[in-house]
Parts: sequence; C-alpha cells; structure tokens
Amino acid sequence: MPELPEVEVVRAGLAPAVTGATVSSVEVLDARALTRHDAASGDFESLVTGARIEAAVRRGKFLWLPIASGRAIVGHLGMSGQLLLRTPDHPGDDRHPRVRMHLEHPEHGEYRVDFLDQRTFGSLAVDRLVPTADGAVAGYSGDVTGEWARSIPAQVAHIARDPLDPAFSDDAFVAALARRASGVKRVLLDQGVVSGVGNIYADEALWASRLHPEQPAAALAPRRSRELLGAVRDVLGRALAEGGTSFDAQYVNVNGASGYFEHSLNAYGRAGLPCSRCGTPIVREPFMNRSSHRCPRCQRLRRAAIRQTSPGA
DNA sequence: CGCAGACCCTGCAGGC
DNA sequence: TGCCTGCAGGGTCTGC
Repeated sequence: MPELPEVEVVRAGLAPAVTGATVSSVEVLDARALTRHDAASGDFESLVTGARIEAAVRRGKFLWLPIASGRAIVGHLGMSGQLLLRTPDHPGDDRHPRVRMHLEHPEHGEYRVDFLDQRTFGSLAVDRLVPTADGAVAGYSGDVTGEWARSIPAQVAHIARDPLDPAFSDDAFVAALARRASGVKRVLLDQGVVSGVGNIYADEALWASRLHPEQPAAALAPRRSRELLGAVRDVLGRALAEGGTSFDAQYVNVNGASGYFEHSLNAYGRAGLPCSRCGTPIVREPFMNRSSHRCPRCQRLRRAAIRQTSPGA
C-alpha cells in the first residue's frame, strides 16, 4: 500500500510486534521480492536469520527494521505489497506469497511476518545503515534514542524527508518548487523533493489548494507553495487518522483490514461526480501513464506569471 | 543538471 | 464465452 498514510499504518502495526523480536528463520518464496537486495553484501537469508530487530522506522513510503551490525531489513510495498502479522500455524494460502519471516518475541512468543505482493514492484532487502546527511533522526519510529536513529539505509538516503517529519524543511521545499519548470504535480511526486506523496494525495492536495496539476511549479508564489505544503500535510494527516485509503483488497494494515479515507476523497477516483466545492463534474486526464483528477472550474491553469523570475540566479 | 517518457509485473473491468 | 485493451496508489533508469 503505497502512500505515506498507508505505509505508516503498516509501520505502526509492525512496531510493537517486531521490536525486540528475533528472526528464527526466513523463507524466500519468490526471489523477485529481493531485487533491491545487493547480494554482494551477503546472502539475504543468512543476514536476516538470527537478527534481533530494534525498531520499525519509516521515511516517506520506505520502511526499515534496524538490526545489529549496522544494517536494516528494508521494505518497500510498491504498488501492491502487504506485510501481514500472522500466527505460526497460519496456512499462508495466499495467491502471491513472496517472503515469510518467522519471529520469536520474548513476550509475544512466536509469529510470522508475511510479505505478499501481487505486482512485484515491492521489495525486501538487507542494507547497510549510513549516517543521515543532516545528522537528524532518519525517520519516524516513535523512538529517537536508539543507536540506529540517525542512520538510514543506503538505498533510502536519496529520498527526501516527508512533510510529517519534524526535520522537514519548509524553506527548502519552497525553494525546490521555485526552481522547477515542471508541473507542480510532477514535483509533488518527486520523492527527492518531498517523500510520501503519491497519485491520490497529490490530487487531493492540489484540489484543496485549487491548483492545476500542470501549473509550472516555478510560477507559484512562495505563499502559494506554503499553502500547498499545508494542504499536503492536512490530507496526509487526515488519511492517517482514518487508517489510510483503500480501493481494493490490496491496501490493508498488518491484520488485513482496510482504511476509511476513501469516503473523504474530493478529487481522486471521482471523475464525473460533482466537485464538493462548486458542483462542476470532476474530470480525469492522462498524466504520466496514470491519471490526474481535478475540478475544471476550481483548478484552472493560470497563464500569467505570478512570480517574478530572478535573472541573477 | 533538469526533464519527459519508458519500463518493471500481475490481475481485473469493460468493450467488442 | 473469450479476446483484447486499458488501467491500477510504486521507483528507477535512459536518452535528450
């Protein structure tokens, strides 16, 4: 389950179960789940087996479980990945099982974490932890004191902080928009600028901000950029409070349950339905091999440059 | 470097 | 009924 709220729901579900647990064994049922694992650093199964998990951390859409030896088990759910907590005797008769980790917890006993993934865009890997570039806590885990807290998996280091991260820089975000000629939605989806935002919440934040997805980012006045950032935070926060969005059985928490935010969407998936602000039917338009949803009346492309360019820069 | 597009994979809905 | 097309919330890579 893709975007920040859904990934956070998974992280929060895993954290109490995996923290302090030891991996007793692991089964890799489909090697495609390990495409982001660098075999040069060692065999996945060997590195995971016997590892003691220190925490469950998230930045944007990436999750990781720090283990000893300065490494972490890194997970990305891609478009259709699930991480499910199960009892050891669960049949696991799933259609797309990829990896099973058998855990032993000093208080909770034995159980499994199963990684399922229909479309195989998700992945698990063991990666080394490197210090964060800014020296701040790497991601959200509810614990900022662990030895691993200011370290990030090497393959996640290029991912920007997400807007709910206390160390996120609003100024840097505004500056990044100001120097991008691309449409503002494309920039919102650039995980190197801001992480955690995907197609759904980009459409929702743009609707809330009355911005056309193709509006050149550099054309936004700094004040408008800050409003947009506020809208992103608002929609992510509200979705999180409702357990995330789900459109089908793929998007579930660690117990297999869906979220409720779908009922709160104003643009995404509402093509042909009236805009809840002005009543004009929402339109769906092609965008990067996907779709954008917007209100053709509230979210118009503004041709006039509303921001002064800086020729000296 | 920034940018736009292609690509990875599977399953499902809808049109014919 | 079956075939075909298009579509799906991800990141990464390539070529310009």
